[in-house]
Amino acid sequence: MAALPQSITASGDALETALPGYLQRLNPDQRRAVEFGVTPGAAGMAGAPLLIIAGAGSGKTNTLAHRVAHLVVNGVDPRRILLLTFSRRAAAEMCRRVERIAAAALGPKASVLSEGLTFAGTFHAVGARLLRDYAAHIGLDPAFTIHDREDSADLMNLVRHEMGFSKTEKRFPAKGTCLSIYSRVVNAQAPLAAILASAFPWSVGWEAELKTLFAAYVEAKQRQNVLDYDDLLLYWAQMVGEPSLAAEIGGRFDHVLVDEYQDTNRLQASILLGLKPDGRGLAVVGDDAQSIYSFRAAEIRNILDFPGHFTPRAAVVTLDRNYRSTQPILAAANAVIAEASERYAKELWSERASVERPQIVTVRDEIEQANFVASEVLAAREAGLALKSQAVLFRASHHSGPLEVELTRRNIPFVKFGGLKFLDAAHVKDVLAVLRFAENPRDRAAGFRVLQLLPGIGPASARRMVDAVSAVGALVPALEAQTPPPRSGEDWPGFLDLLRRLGSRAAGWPAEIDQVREWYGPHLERLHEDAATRQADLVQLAQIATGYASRERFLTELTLDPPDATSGRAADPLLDEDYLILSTIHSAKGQEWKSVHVLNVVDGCMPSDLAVGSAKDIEEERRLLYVAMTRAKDHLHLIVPQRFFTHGQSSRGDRHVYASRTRFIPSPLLRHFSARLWPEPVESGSATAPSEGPRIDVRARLRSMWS
DNA sequence: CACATCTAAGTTTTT
DNA sequence: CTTAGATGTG
Repeated sequence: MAALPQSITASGDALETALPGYLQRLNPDQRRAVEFGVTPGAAGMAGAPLLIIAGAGSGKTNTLAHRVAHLVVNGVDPRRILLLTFSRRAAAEMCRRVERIAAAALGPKASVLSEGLTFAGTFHAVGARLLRDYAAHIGLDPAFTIHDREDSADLMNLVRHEMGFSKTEKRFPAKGTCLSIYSRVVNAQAPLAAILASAFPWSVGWEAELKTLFAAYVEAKQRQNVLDYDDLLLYWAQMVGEPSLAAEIGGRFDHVLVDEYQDTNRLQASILLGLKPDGRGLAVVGDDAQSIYSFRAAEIRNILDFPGHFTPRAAVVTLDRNYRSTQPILAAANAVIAEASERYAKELWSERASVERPQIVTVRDEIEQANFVASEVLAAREAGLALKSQAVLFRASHHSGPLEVELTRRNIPFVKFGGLKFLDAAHVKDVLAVLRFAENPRDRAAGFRVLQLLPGIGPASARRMVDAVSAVGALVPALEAQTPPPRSGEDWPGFLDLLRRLGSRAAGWPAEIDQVREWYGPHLERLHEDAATRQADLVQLAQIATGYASRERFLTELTLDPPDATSGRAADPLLDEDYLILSTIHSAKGQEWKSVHVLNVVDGCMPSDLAVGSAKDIEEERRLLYVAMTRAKDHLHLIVPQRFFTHGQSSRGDRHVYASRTRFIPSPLLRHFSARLWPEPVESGSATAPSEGPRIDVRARLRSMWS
């Protein structure tokens, strides 16, 4: 018996020295996750399914990247690896790391990687690619264009009007709500009635009407040869629901790896099962404690039930060593998530000792909150912490409003992630719509928008014209046959000329976008007062366009992976410039900073009072706070403003409500935090000048006596 | 039929 | 505070 441990040690040591360097840097659990099911020298022989439960900061991305690199080093063709990530940013980061690790291991041979991971991206982006490849097999025109959420809502609205639902006696759900309901039904793969009852109780009475509306919406999309986000998954799922196609497509990939599996929905799970019915070669990574996308029909049961889907069951590896945060930050985060009802039990641990507990900072209101954060961020920078290693996180995009004002006032550069996108701006959508209309003349939403840019053309004329285009099937000939309304007289020939040039593709890409900008310039001047700033956005759009190979790819990929940051700086972003990160908690997923400030840690914001419908909703809000807290490496501040000014009053009004600390940190948990009041109270008698304590707006109070 | 002006509603998180 | 719908005018 004594020989046994010794022999293990001996062979272990022998293995250790034989191991490539990149495996030596991993801890035992990570290495198990990397090596599981990989037989050296047997490329293409995929092993049993694997679930990696990777806690926050446990080196998840690194482990996944090592697994991919390990596969490649062992002879797997990178083009036969399918890597599904949550965002394109995550995919790009993964490719970068894989390349680095593999290059170190393979040396000059790493050039096999130059073609790299050709199938790495979001479910939606990969779906779009496969659909263009297999369009012929499933009766789809490969020239389809993709509608983003707003386009989809517009189309839904058009159908809603045509069916007379905008004139019902009782209010019919608005276009956005209709689309949300539809999307939810598709992604959750559940009956309409069930979705209405669970998520849209105020619309239950409209079930029959919604059903006919959705049927008409689907027909409209098909006539126009457009796909919405959900279609990319839906068509893909249908495709792999057909055994012969499933075998062909699944056979293209030896390994399928999925990141952030806790945020996939049932439709995505069905795609995976279609691709790899027996689970061989399938490896998914996630953390049930960080599931925060149920509004997108993410199904936490996907990850909880994953092992049982297969016989034999999938192997499970748990990574619970945290390399990111100090022990006190982790203790506080653990305490918050420990109150959750159901999860894979794991307690993260860290060796990073510190005496600094996370702070709960009480401030008077949102204005003081902005002041506090700005002061604190500057102080930290003076102490040697670059702005880029600090972040401010919040539940809803607009929570950062007052802070953005304060940062601008103090000349602190920042970049904001989440919330309103560059692409949502009207002028950007206009330019994109012109390109989309040229690409796919049947895309009515695009045509409808473009035509109304011309003076004298409103909804009625635009509809008549897109109808004509659909009937004729060709853009320019159909429009040439139209008599333009008198007032559009001067602009009409120029418009047709532009479409002709775009149709001929003579200028090539990206010159075409300049042609559109040139044509659009005068219209921009006419339609918007702040034409100059909007023009600057279009210059940026043209800049972005140079990064894409063709018009089709530009339109597709921009819709699927929109640039997700808006800049708070006037000048062009320079890569080496230092700036503070502002981000919604959702967009902060997977990232880390040395110092993190979380805004509005009060009931009503966290949990959001729009999300306290069910116990499930509240559990998700708890996980949201957990995600925010676990982004911090060294310093964590949770800020609690005591009162909020209500909206809908003049800027100097005094109407406000009082807020209290979030319910997710009840009193027993306070021992994990240090309490702080800001501004710090001034000791009485120590100051002769008026103190900096709370200021009151006497004039506002006097006014409010009469309002 | 297009367009200006007014009024009344809704307001999270994202591919 | 923003946007969708209603109403009125050219």
